[in-house]
This record gives sequence, C-alpha cells and structure tokens, in this order.
Amino acid sequence: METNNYCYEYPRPSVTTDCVIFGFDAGELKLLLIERGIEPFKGIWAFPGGFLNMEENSDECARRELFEETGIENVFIEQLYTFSDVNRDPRGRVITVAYYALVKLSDFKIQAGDDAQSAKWFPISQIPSLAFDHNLILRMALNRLRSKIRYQPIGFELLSEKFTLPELQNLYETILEKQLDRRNFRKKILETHLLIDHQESVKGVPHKGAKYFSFDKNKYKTLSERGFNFEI
Amino acid sequence: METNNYCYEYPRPSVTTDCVIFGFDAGELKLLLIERGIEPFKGIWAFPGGFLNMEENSDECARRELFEETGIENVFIEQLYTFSDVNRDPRGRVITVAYYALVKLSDFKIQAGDDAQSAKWFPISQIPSLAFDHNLILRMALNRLRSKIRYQPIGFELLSEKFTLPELQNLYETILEKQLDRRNFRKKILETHLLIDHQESVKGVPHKGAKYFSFDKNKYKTLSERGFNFEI
DNA sequence: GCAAAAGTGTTGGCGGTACACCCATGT
DNA sequence: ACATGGGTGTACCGCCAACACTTTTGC
Repeated sequence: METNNYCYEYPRPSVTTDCVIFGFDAGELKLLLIERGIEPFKGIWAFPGGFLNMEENSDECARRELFEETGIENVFIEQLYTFSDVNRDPRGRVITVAYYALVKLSDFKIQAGDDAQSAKWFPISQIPSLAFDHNLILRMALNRLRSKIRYQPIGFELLSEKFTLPELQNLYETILEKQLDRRNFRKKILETHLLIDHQESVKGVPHKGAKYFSFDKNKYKTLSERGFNFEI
Repeated sequence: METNNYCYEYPRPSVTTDCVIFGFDAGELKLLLIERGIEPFKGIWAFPGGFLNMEENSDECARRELFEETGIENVFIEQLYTFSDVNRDPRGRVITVAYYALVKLSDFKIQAGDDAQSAKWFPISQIPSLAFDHNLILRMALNRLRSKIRYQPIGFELLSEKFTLPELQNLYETILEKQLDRRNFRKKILETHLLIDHQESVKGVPHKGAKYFSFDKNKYKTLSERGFNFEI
C-alpha cells in the first residue's frame, strides 16, 4: 500500500470463494458436492465456488455462487478461512476465501439433485477424495462445525423450522460423535427458554409422537446482546 | 473455475495482508501501529501490511511484511479474517487477509521505535482512529484474542520466556477485563503441569520475589495431540 | 519492624452426570 | 396386548468460587 498506481506494479492472484455445504438427514451429516465438468480435476468432486466479481464482497460472492450452482439461498453461511498456497491450483495463482453453509436439507433436497451440474449429497462417512486442497478445507470446516455447535445455536440451521427434541439430540450426537443422556439434554436445552413449543406432535408413528419445537431466533438475539451464552 | 484461460476473463482484486500486533507491558495490552507516510490516509495510524507476492502464501506475506516494517520475526501469528468490502480501500479493489501476532514485548521494544517508518506502541485504551477498515479489524482481533486465550495457551506468547505467576495472572486479568482469585488461578495453572519451575526468584524488590516459570511447549504439544484441553 | 507483594488449603454450593420407570401410539 | 420410542425427577459427586493468614525482602 505504498503507491497510488500500485495496480500496474503488482501482479495479482485470482480470488475465488468456495463453500462447504452441510446438511443433516436420516441421522447423518451430509455434504453437497459438485462433479467438475472441466479440467483441472475433471470428473472429480469439489465444493461449489467461483471467481469474485469486482462489485461484490466475498460474502456476496459465496452466496451468489451457492445459488447459481446449487439453487440454495437464504441459508446460514460463515467465512471459514482463506487458502493461499502458491501451488494449490494448477492453473495459476488462485487464493480462495472458503465458507461453510448450513442447510435445512428438507428445503433443498430436490433442487440440488436436478441441477444441470451434477450436484450430489454425500454422507460424511463416504466423501470421495476431493479436487484441489478441498480435503484440507473440509477438515477445517468439520472442526469449525464441531466446536462452534457447542457454544452457538447453529444446529437449528440444519433442521427444519419445526423439529423435535429427539431430532435435535440426534444431530448433536452425530456431529459431536458421542451419545448424550436424553434427560440431561432436554433439561439443558429447555432451560434456555429459547424453544417455542408448538403444542403439536409427530403423527403416524407406532409410538408416542415427539413434540414439535422451533428456535426463537429473536429471543436469542436479545439475550445474547445482554451477554447470554448458549452452551451445550 | 469454469475455464482454462480465466486469467484473461476475470478482473482481479489486489490482495494484501495486514497484521494486528499485540504486546503486553506494565500491566497493559499494547498495539504496534504504523503512521502512514502517503495517501490515502496519510498521517493516519494503521496496521503494518502490504501486497502479496506471487511466490508466497498469505502466512509468508504477513510474516515478511511484519519483519520489513517493524523488525519483528519468529513470533506467534495466526490468520484472523479476510476483509473484502468493495469500497474498503479508496484506491480500488483490495481484499485483505488480516492476521494477528503476539509479541514478547521485551524482545522487540527497541527496534520498533527505531524503525524508519514511525512505528509506535499504543496502550489499548489509547488507540487513535485507524486508517481503512482497521478499526473493524482491531475489534475482531481483540475478540479473537479474548476468546482464544481462555482455551489455548497463547498468553505465554506475550510474556518473556521466563515469567512469574503474578505476571501471567495480570496478563489474563488485563485481557479478560476481570479480576481473578490468586489461589484459584495458581492452582488451575499449576495443575496442568505445563510450567517449568526455574527454582529462581525475582531479586531486588522490597518484598518476597516471585518465582520464575516457563511454558513447556513440547509437553503441551504432546498432551494436546492426546486430546488434552487447556482451559482457564 | 514495617510495608508490600508472594505463597499457601479448606469449605460450601452449584451444576453436571448418572440412572429407571411410565406414557402414548400403531399394528 | 405388545412393541417402540417419548417424556419425566432425583441423588450424588466433582469442580469452582470464596475466603485469611504466613512468608520473604528491602528499606
């Protein structure tokens, strides 16, 4: 930043965003991947992403690419880390601002499969080897998700608007990879008074149907501004 | 990432790194700032930083700029966040990968003051208004430091190699902005068995001199690989 | 001997964990 | 009626917070 016409003096890397997309379904954490149609890494699975436009910031770019390549919009998205190794892209110098998104799978299950590009949800236990340094990006995204879910109420972003406590517990158990005591889990969650009871239960199951709740985002916002901390 | 000759199709932003530099001295958290010698923001204080070279990644760039502009090297440094708003730099489209560094002030007190550029340590309570979006970057760096110090042993990076427990406690109290009980603090820290006792005390003070300790980095590394968690 | 800061153990309360039985529903 | 999973309360233990006196040193 030492000159006015720096633009002529400094070669510039290309800048892209990539987005790790998490979903949750049938007791499994899932990832939405896209099969690359061109070289490099043609036929290899990768995270959706693309080049930053001059009139958007990286958040906007990540959301735009997410929508263009998968039809997903209006979801939780957060910057993860910036990857800048010199040889991370065989085409040349590309630095990538990586994001991760949490998707209510029920809302977007269908579109992703229909997409022109072959997008596909993979169970986290069956992720193929990925293009570029995306294996590394995935590892970081998983770590972030696992630690963040413990002290921020982001788990709800992976469930439908209305969900049951067994579903929520199942989500936590899956992501944290450990069993939780049902009574203690309910107690902890309900004590926050952040769940709205819909006075309505799951129907058509051969046992007592679980009650539906939803997460009170506004209340959480108010409380967290006053120093309240969500912790599981 | 849809074509091979993308480099001709996509305009590229400039990429820089900036580094928030924390120090600790005399019971105060401090920041090393540089007064800008040229427009824009001539005469305004800012974090050291500069343009990414084609043969280095952003970590290397941050360390290089840190050394070139302040003489500081071989310190703790970590990526903070990438700032990419369209108008964050009046000269044009510049995205910045921000870092923060923790410096043992005793090692670098002198050089920084001598530097050709006017670099100066500011107490955190007396930070002037900064250039670009550096006020925002600072806020994020402070939040990161405050939360990270609670669950990672990074506080030691701000003290001399040998330090006393009262010094360490003072550091925590300053950063967390709350008083801690001396006995409980000592207990918690010593229970980790991560401090090496140097069997040596502060001399020349008109009271009992505190014992010197140092942090056992290797032991911490071993333990944390086995799942040990440092928490204050 | 006095001032100033370092060093040292114990107790009570709270929160987290462990644990077993009854309830509702569909077949 | 039976199988399946949902919902509920209590007791114990461990951890954290609160707290006061003794020790060392320089002047």
